[in-house]
Amino acid sequence: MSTFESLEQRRDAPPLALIAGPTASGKSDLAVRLAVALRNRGRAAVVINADSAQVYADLAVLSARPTPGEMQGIEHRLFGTWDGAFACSAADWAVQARKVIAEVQALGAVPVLVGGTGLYLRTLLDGIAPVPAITPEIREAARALPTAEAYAALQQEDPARAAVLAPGDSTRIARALEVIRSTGRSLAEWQSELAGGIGHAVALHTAVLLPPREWVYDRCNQRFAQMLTRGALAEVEALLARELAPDLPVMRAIGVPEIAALLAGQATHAAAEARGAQATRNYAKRQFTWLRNQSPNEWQRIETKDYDAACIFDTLLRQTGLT
RNA sequence: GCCCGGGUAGCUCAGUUGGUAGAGCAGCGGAUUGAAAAUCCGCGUGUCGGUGGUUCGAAUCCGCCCCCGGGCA
Repeated sequence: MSTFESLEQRRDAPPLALIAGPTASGKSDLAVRLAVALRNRGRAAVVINADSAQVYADLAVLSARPTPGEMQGIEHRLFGTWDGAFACSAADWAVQARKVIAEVQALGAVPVLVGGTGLYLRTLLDGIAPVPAITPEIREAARALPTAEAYAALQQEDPARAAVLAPGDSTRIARALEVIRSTGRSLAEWQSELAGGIGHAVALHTAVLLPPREWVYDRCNQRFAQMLTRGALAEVEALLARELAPDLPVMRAIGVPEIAALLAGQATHAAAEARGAQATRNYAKRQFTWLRNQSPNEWQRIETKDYDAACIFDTLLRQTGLT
């Protein structure tokens, strides 16, 4: 997976902090505390979003985007920068993240990546298959096919890829199909190459937050309830007024379908709250699995709920003090 | 007190003419290469309310008891 660089090679590489954790784990708060600690040592730090929902302008409340108060004067980048009318892919995000990281580093500041979207982080650090842009009509056609038909088509057109995918995995089947049709090359072949990763060029200081499950679930419940009293309904109302395509990521973000049902009178407030909280918990569980099994073993894992920024990023802070 | 309907997996419920029980959800585990807050895969022993009985065999039939709804008094 990610290439190990020797310590010597990394010695001169600019530091980059990375905080990954499930939803409602308090990672944004830890990021700000780290940035403040760095600032107190005379080193500027910029928090950079690595979450696939916080990226959208339309989702401030529902994506739990940090408020100005929570940011404590620390600069935050890539939060709410995409218009919900456009889907932000992992590669799209990585391109912007690379740019922002370079800018931050050019100023001598430490980029602090925070997020729960493992694929985004992996794409940024390891790179991703350099598949060219898909012809829009081909994409549309591939996604419009019923899963069973798409799978049958894939078995014909790209049997190797079809063999690895579950017949019900609609998203990946559509992706594989659009790639073979648009590029004439199997996704499996494309995936043998990785391009664009910056992991080799930075001195990574990591923290993977894996706090007690029950504690996280509890916070998921509380958080969704709070969102409802802090403007989530108005946010969804405004989003619905845009009449965007229902398959866009913004429209499928946790809470949007649930609150849309409430606004349409198809669900009670209590039901919408219960479903939203449930969806949040289900998501947190998937993140736990991803982070536990997909993040590199050398990334530091924190399994408590009391994060001590100074302790977790001890090395980074010490180095900063010296330079 | 009487009548009716229920009491089966954490929750909601299925269980055909009796052959010792199964779905969805939850929960847990896993996958994860351009929609990833997406998408998908796997995991079901539970005093079938209790207790007596009928039967080779009872969640299923019968008696009694307990509990929860609703109705009549």
